[in-house]
Amino acid sequence: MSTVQGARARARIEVTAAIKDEARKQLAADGATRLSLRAVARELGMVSSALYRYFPSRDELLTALIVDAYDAVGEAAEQALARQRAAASPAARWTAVCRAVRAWALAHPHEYALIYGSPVPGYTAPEATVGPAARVGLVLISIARDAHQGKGIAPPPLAAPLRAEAERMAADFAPDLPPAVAAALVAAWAQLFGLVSFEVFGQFHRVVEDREPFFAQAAEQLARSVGLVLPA
Amino acid sequence: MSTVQGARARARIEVTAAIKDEARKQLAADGATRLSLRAVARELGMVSSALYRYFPSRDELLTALIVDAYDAVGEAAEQALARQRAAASPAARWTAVCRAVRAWALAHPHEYALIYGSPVPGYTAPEATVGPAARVGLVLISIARDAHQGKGIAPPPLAAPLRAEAERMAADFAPDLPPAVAAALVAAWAQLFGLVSFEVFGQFHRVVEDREPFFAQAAEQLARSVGLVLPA
DNA sequence: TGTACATCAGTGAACGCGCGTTCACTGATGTAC
DNA sequence: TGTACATCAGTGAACGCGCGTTCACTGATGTAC
Repeated sequence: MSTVQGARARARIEVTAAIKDEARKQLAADGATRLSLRAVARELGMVSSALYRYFPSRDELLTALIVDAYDAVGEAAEQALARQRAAASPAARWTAVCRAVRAWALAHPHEYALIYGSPVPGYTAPEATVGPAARVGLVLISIARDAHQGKGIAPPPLAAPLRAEAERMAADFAPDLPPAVAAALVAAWAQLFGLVSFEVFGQFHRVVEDREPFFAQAAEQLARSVGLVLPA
Repeated sequence: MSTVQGARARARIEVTAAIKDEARKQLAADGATRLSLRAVARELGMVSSALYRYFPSRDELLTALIVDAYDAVGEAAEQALARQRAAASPAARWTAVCRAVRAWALAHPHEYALIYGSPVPGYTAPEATVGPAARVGLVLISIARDAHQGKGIAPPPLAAPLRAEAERMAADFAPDLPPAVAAALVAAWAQLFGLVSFEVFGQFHRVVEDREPFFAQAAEQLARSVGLVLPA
């Protein structure tokens, strides 16, 4: 264990990356269920059993890809937020993040499907995916938190039956926000991916043609639904 | 070709239904990609080649299941609307339909995944699925149309870049509605399935616990986003 | 600096499995005269 | 009503395929003394 790695350690890192890259390529070509260790090995000029030096099973390789995908879309969201100027309005930050998520999804449709599509049958996500999976949501929460500490936020109506659950949500992952905002954030989070999924999965085929402004408007409306657009 | 079918015709209908039922069962157990003609035949006590008397290929069987699923969720939505009293408010009808879609999805998660999850790799939906796929959307449109012809509707804001596309959408499938409402309807439609997909696909695990009131509130907010809740 | 040993990447063959689809066939059901 | 023929459901064997995973092995790289 040295900081300057030996040839073996370096090779291991490189081959692991090459396997994941090739697996991603096959994901993009055929989808997650068609991903096969043998095909990956074949393409890399290795024998299929050699992959077992790097991933103990097909499922472990899938998990690695899932974690990478969550991290990639999470990072896209975080960077979009970071690129906003300090003076940018909460709504502007919100839509910038939404756009970044959409752009990433359109650029990586199969990796998107891997994490936001139907669960892969027979595969159950291990705990390792929980953290990365939360990143986009955390970015959205942070925008609301900043707004709340700044010029304020306009909490949406909160129906009585949802009060208790909204308070629990707020306590769990946004203790400084009004419960109504916490609940609205979770709903908006799901709705954002509804918009993206419909576009990526083809449901907008022959329904929405000019998709950029359509999405921008919907994202803006989501910002309104969580109270980021203050009433005039 | 007689109205009173012979034994052969009747048997054909029954066996076709049995094949689809068994296929649905396997869908529920293993997901779409794991659906195999051989396994279906085995379970029905037939030889695998016999299925080819009923479906020319695995893809055709998949298509039949997809059409059935779209029809089932569409019918659930239509019936939920029909069950509403004439005096019910547009928002009440809207949330009733949303609830019906959610209930159907939770009761048939794999059929739901088949139509609203990641596309099945290597399978492209034929034209026959287009009509059934539109049914839920049409129900939502009809609610807005009724509201518009009744006490009216409160069109949401429409950003300038979206105007042309919104007008096209309105002309295409809701000529009697304001363009802003047409665009908002499409967005709400996608967002509804975002909420349902996150619940069905497990993204709400450890995030939303008391899901009924959460969903009800979100559906109500969607109604508001298309202008079904008139400002007081 | 050199040697003996341990670690590890990659090989190649094999196991057992399930799949979609084709094909020539048998025998029962339906139809025309 | 009976007979000859056509239609069709279902059989069973076979084709060629790809898969995940295991295992004993070779040979190169790294480590301890």
